[in-house]
Amino acid sequence: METIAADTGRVRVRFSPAPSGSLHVGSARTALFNYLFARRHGGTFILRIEDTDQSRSRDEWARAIEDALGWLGLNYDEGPVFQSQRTEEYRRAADDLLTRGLAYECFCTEADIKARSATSTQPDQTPGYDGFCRDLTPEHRGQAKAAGKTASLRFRTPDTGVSRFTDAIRGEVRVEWSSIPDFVIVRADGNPLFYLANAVDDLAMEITHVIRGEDLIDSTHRVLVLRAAIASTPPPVYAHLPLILGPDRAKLSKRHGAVALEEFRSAGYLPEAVANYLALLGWSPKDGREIMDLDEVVAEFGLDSVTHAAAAFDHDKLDWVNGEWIRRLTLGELEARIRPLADARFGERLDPEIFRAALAVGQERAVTLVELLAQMDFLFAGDEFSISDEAWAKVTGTDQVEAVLTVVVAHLADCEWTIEGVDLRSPLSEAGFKVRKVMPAIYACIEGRPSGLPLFDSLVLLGREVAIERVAAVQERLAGTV
RNA sequence: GCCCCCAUCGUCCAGCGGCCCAGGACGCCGCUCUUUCAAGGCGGUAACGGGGAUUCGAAUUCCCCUGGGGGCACCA
Repeated sequence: METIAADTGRVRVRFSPAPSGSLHVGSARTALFNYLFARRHGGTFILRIEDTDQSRSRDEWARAIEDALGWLGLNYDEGPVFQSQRTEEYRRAADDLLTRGLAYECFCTEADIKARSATSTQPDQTPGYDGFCRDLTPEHRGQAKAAGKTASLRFRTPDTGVSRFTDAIRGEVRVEWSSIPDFVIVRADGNPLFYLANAVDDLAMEITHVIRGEDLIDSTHRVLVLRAAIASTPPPVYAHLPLILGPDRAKLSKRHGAVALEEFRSAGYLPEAVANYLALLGWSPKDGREIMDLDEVVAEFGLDSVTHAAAAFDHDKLDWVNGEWIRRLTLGELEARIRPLADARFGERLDPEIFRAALAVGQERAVTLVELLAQMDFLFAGDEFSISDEAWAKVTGTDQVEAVLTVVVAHLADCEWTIEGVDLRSPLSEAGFKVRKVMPAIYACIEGRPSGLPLFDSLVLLGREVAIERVAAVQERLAGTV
């Protein structure tokens, strides 16, 4: 039977995560590439939740994954399809395979298998299954069941020959069947396993291209042989993406910092930037552009230009991309994006007017939204304003600070309260101070940190009264110290 | 242990037999701009893992080694 997909040549891809945790950047990249491919070819992008393992799956994780995809801007056209609701489909396929002798009941427990391999004459052999129940007679099976044993279902893999498939980005991949043991397709409790559900669903959903991580490359042979046993429909094209490693080229983990998409979000990264960076990890446009939005990437995306080697996640480069994106937003867009984070950080103390103005001066220097907010702490800290040790060192490390601050207070007390009026350069140099030398100390008094928003803009936003108070507080502290 | 995939600057990529004593980006280092720190501008540092083979000619093709990653679950 020809499928609609085959008839029209329509591309249908799916992102199929297991809801056993929030969306990991590696999975996000896989989702992204599926999305890009679908959009590039006017195809359909489907979300399928692979939750056949009851013990590891949780609804809240499925929701978290959907949220993360939405945040990234990867909207799907179909789904989510939950495999846990399609158990009957898998069971029917499994029964058929059993009936046809392509699969068999296995009564071995994990402990049985482990025990046998431990006493094997050839220790350290392949950790897989040894085929113990492969040719059990009906009598044996009857005895096992009578003894109360439950059976899992194993697929009988070929003993000889080679399994091969052509990977869209790696070319032909081949492996000897002898290295692939009979594998379980239905658990003893009746629930299907990944291989089965995967084969059945890709068939049922008429998936044309399977784009996933390279960690699944070896499982392809199993899914393919299973699929062929279930139906004669031509298999989809497989494309295995290079994995994303940590900066040290080891498996990317929490140890390397943020790994869940949600963490990047709360750390102040823009979805455009994360998607942009992820697209560049393993792919690049012909002209070498770096900063691109999703549509621009879609316009040029192709599996043939995907890299083969695993890539190390580079936080520095992500930071740069994020900064570029922050600068690309209009002030209004930036404000809309950062507002939730700002409310969480400053609450009632946030003054919308001042906030917007501060945003304007901070936009051109920010790396992340959170970092941008941190630069505004001095504006909305209220009574909790304090000077960091690092900043205080700038104060005490400046020659004649007291005299400098006296000049500062004098000027701030009766200058015009505008960017120009608040300019301390003239009064300072007229008093004989080197502006560049003395600036850090003044900066520290006002903003409490060694770096951040430009001083004169900051003074204007802070207001004359508070500004003078802060300098005065430092003068008192210095007097008390001396 | 066995199997699979991969291999260009510190990192991400370009390169698909001559245009390459290898190009771009991040980082890093200078310089510049400058009211702190950034951002910006300019410049610099830095790589084809090793050995064979094919060829008039290899970063580019083939083989071996080495190295890195992944897999070998009643996880996906």
